[in-house]
Amino acid sequence: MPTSAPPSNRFERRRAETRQALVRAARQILAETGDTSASIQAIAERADVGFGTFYNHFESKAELFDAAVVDALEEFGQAIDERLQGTDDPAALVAAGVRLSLRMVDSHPELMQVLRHRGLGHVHSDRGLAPRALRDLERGVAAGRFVAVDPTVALSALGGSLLSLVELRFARPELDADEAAANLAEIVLRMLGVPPDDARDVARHPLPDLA
Amino acid sequence: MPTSAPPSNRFERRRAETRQALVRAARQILAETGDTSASIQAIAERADVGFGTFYNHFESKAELFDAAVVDALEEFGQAIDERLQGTDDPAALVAAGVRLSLRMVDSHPELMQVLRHRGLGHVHSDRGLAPRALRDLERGVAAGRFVAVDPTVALSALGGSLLSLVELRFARPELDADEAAANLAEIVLRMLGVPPDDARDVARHPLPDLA
DNA sequence: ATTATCTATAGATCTATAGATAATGC
DNA sequence: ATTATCTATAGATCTATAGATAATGC
Repeated sequence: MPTSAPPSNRFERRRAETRQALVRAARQILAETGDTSASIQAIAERADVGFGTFYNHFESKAELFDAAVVDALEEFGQAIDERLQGTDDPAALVAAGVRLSLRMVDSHPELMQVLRHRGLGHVHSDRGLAPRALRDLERGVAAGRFVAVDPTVALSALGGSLLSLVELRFARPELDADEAAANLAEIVLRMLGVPPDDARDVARHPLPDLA
Repeated sequence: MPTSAPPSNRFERRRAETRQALVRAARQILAETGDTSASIQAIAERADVGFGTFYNHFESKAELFDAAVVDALEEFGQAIDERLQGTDDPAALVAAGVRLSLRMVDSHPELMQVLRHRGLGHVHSDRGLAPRALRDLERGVAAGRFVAVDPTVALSALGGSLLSLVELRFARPELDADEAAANLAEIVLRMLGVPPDDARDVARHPLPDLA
């Protein structure tokens, strides 16, 4: 786990690698079908790991798949966070978050497929992007950039809208994703009380490059 | 199937009943865990139907669970539709749709659990509530009640926001659902370009009673 | 010496089908 | 006569564990 203490010796590093191989396999399976009925045998084979090893790391398939979602969530949060380092304006943060997320459907399809299939249950998670989005929403309200809204409801709307558009993008690849994302960013900002002209503008600002 | 021709003779009626028993069982399972790994044996038992009978109606579990989602979707669409018969104003329709849907988490938990777990993939379905919502959105734009937005993106935002709040309500039963639903309705209307004061007002209108 | 990993396997469970039975249509 | 349903079952698959092997820590 990247968040806890880094593995000190080779033993722990190997163990972490094995675990991560299982998590990666689970992510792949989640991304491909969203269906978790693959056998532990198949998962272990895909991870290139002995069958019994599974039980050394997880007690059940559900536990593994949960870990896989958390793993994807963290990666997602970090990827977006990196690209939003320099941005301060809460409105710009929200708009860029939406647009970058949708771009990741093309650039990180495996990751986004996992969120597509499991993201809805994590819109209010205390991991990944959710706590940061919540913070930006509250900050925007405090700064008068957004009108006062229940932050929990606003986070629901933001997260749900985004996931729904991600779903749409996967289901209809012919969709102009950038255009749709800008449109969603615009109406989300309007939802948060940003004046319409302003919302239209901010939603179409050039996206920040990699930091 | 309620949409196709009604079963004419007893044979077909019995057959339809058996099929529906399987669908009901699948809905229950989807609602309880969202997990589709229950054995066909267990499903047949729950439906109080012989084991081999399953294969008489469905070729695979996936097919059954898909049918179960469609079934729930239709029931949902009809339930909301009934209660919105007399309403004409697109803004009022959207607001009441959101609020009634959230009430159904308490009044129809099984139904809403199915949507919680499988709804995201059906936000743009041509079954259930989606086509009607799309029509209301387009009508609202045509009538100048909403500002022009890409209806597909607006539908994504509407459906995703709603599902996200449904999820939140299930995850945190202590949430004041009516209050949250009114808040969501308000910001969704603002998103669609309804003037803020108007949005606040419409989102808190008394809900229509059963027709 | 300890611990992760691997292979092999017993026992349970699951799927799909075959063949018997019961109910209905004509 | 036809067709849905049921029961029984063969064969496949899956889970969880036991015991052997290999790699590292101290």
